[in-house]
Amino acid sequence: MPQRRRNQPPGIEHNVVTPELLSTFPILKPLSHEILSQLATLSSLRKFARRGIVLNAGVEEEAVCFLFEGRLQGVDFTIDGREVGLYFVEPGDFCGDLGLFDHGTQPEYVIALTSAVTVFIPMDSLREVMLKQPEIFKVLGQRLASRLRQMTRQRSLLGLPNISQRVCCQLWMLLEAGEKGGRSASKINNPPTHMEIAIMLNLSRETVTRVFQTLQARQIVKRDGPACLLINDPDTLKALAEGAQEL
Amino acid sequence: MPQRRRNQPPGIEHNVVTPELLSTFPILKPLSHEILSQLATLSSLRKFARRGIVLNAGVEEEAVCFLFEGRLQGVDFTIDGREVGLYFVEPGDFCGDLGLFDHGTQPEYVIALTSAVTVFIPMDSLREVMLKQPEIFKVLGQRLASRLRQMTRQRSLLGLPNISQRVCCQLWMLLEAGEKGGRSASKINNPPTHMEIAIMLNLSRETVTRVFQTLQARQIVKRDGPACLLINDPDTLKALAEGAQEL
DNA sequence: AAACTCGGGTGATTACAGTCACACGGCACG
DNA sequence: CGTGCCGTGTGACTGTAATCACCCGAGTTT
Repeated sequence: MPQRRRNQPPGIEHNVVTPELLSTFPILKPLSHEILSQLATLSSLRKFARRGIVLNAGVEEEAVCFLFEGRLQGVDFTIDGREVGLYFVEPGDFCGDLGLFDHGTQPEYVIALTSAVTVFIPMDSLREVMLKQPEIFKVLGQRLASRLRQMTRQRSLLGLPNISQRVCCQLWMLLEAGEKGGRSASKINNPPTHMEIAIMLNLSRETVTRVFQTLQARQIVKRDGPACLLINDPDTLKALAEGAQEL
Repeated sequence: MPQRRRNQPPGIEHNVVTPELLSTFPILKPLSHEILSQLATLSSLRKFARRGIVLNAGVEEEAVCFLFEGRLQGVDFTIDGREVGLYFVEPGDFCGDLGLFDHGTQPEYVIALTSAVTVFIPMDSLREVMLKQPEIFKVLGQRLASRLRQMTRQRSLLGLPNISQRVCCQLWMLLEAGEKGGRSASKINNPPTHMEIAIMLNLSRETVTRVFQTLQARQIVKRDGPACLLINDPDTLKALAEGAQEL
């Protein structure tokens, strides 16, 4: 497991959720200690192995899942069993929050891409908190909006007829997403596997591999171990993503 | 224009927005007359011709668009200019509401599929109202959630490798959407054109036409004038949509 | 009535991505 | 230590949907 934390917040070892643990999540931070304590007593710590099912589609999930460590992915399955990749969940983020708004069922599966540590907070208690704290409500609404934006972008990616452009575009988006730390690092940490990229882009794994082969041959990207993908030539990658250049 | 209203609410003829007009929209109905009056004075009535651009992508739209008459479609464009169909807006519904939550830019274009009559309510006034009226806030949140659900379903459609299945699935969803009136009418009113279906499903217009030809030959669907598509055999359509049967 | 556009319908051709089959190295695990 | 799995890499083959080119009829403008 890459980047294992050295100082684990209290609770992790004993499978107990503490208010301090909850307050490590940005969205919960503004909450008072009392509320956090109350939520903590109701919450549960759950660990998942790779490929474990975190949230089930189609059922009315009774809890929102906060990711503490590892990486999750929202996936759907077509009627004929094909996997469809929707989004990633990184530590500090959460998923399964749709039911907070409309009491509906979870629309997609969430699975663990690596082994993961999560905190499950009961949906109804969280909903209560959110209705009482407009601040939280607002932030949750913002999150929802940003997911909608992200889905829209991803959808327009799928419209691209040129396959390598699609892959480059996706790489570019991953690069942008990784840059949230501030400086524009020309690398993607823990890049998705070819298979994971493939299902996000409606491609076959082999096709993704072949595009990567070309990109590597042209020195545009370079593998740096399994946990890092170096982007040697971001400009060319961008040009390819925008269709200004053919691969 | 099909189904033109006989009794137009006051205001339409003079391009003036009245509180009564606003209250015809389900989401605004619960609002008090004072608030509606205030909103009405700030709002504007706008008409669009077919193919007119209702909302622009990428800009921070300053108003939410409520559709009174006609039909709109949310579309995006890929980098290479290809059109991508996202969703439809029917009378009584609205669009451009994302900015209410996060002050962000409009993610996609909205265009008029038919000539349309809309009411534009300034984003900031509506946001104020929404923050003061938790009831409205809640409903808006629900709407957002349901759009996210709908996008997820649509996305999983695109994952289907079998093209006719994709088309049938889309038809099935349109059928379900049209059934909101209660009884299960086996027809789709004002069905999208082949082109419109094509851009929603990442297909070419010709391919959609060919699938329709087969469906008609097999008596599964039947055109009933340009404004209606009869579904003769919903069971078979469903089977095709679910992949239980090959076309 | 001609001149449009627009939605729909069809055939021939072809590029190209999916599929299948297999190979290989790394790594976890008993 | 072998065994197996997983992620990746590659070739051969093939199905199939995009593309292009054209046609038709119905409305509309002029």
